[in-house]
Amino acid sequence: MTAAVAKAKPKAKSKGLEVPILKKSDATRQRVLDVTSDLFRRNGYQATSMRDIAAAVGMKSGSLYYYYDSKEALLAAILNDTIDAHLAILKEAVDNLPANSTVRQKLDKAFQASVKIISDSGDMAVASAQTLSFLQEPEYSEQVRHRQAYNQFWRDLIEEGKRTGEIRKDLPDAVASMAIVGALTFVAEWFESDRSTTDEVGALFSSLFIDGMRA
Amino acid sequence: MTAAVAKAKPKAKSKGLEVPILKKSDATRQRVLDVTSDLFRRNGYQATSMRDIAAAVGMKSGSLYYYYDSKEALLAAILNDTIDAHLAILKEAVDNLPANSTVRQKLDKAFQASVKIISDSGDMAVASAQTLSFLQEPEYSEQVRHRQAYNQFWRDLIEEGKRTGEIRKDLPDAVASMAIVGALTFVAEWFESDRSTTDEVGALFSSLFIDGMRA
DNA sequence: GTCTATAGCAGGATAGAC
DNA sequence: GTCTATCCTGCTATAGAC
Repeated sequence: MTAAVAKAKPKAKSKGLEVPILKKSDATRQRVLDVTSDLFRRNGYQATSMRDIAAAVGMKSGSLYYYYDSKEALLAAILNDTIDAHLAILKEAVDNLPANSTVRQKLDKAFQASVKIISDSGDMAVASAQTLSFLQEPEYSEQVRHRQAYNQFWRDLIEEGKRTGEIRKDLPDAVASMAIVGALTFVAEWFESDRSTTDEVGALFSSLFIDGMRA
Repeated sequence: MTAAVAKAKPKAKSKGLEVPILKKSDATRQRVLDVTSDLFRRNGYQATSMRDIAAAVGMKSGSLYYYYDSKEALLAAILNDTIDAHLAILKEAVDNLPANSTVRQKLDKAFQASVKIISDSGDMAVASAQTLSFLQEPEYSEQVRHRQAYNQFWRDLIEEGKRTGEIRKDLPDAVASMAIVGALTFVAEWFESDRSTTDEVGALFSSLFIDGMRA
């Protein structure tokens, strides 16, 4: 989302009144991104050809290159978008809690939000170490940083819980945060909306890990 | 491991004393399997070419087909081997506990064993839904069954814990087992032996989930 | 902006020599 | 058992018409 918008040149028509800048090109670029994200998630990066993407969007493969320079650029854009948006939502959800909220409440909120994003958008499934490795520098390192920021979010909450006494002090937060991120990542692979709701899953994850880490 | 051995014809030399059946062909076949498993895990199935595998084994790509009919056959063999062996070890570890062991003790043992296998062999990382989808029938369905058996192992332990009163009855075991399997699967992606031992990670996982599920 | 056509390359698999 | 040589297919990406 953000990447596409950021790239749009903010040049308005040279004459006449200001109109919402929403050129057809931008809308299509976003469609390409959404469709591609879905295919990468379901079939993997390598197993998805530019022809597959073009067919799903409803155009021919050559036309894709009008929007993105390469398949790799498409991947980078998707990874940027999804992880950024995901982390932003988590942070906002936690920040919007009352100032005197407990870490338990923050974790609860974060689990709910994260499970919801992953279940709805299938986010994260694209971001395995294997998929990341298709990127070249500097995109690769940038993505690694984004991933670390996501992991750090959970680590920070754990550390905060140790300070408030809600989480036991001997818990290795590097490992515990990986357990959390692993369980969350996997949700994209098994979640089926007809078997359980994201709220149910979020609530269970929340209780599972919070009780498991409790002092 | 098992697949290769199972396929070896049990024909001994027609004359002379019995010798350990360990033909060069079998040893090489096993080497191919090990090397390929490692490459698939690190780089993914699609990103690994038969030429890559051959080079890593120390032969030319054409020679690989003496051992396996196709790249897909190689994948099926690996998936069979790793999941079967993994589950067998888990079951044995739990079955060998004293008859009056608690579910807590069983879970503890299972976590320790599972983390160790995954950390040492990188097992599971190959077995994502994406990778599985490269198999055709009947191999695909067979693999899905194997995966389900693995998941069921954890589910069974959880259900047993409910019966003994060690695990709270309102815990949805389908979701809880997925949280466990997800966290375990992810270990293959972040574990580094110079930062923590498999025993440490196993112990943490064990305490995390056991406390999290406790009644 | 989208198309057709195609260059250029890499991958899986096979055949047959040794 | 391993090699060389090669077929065939499918892929990414480009060029230029419309």
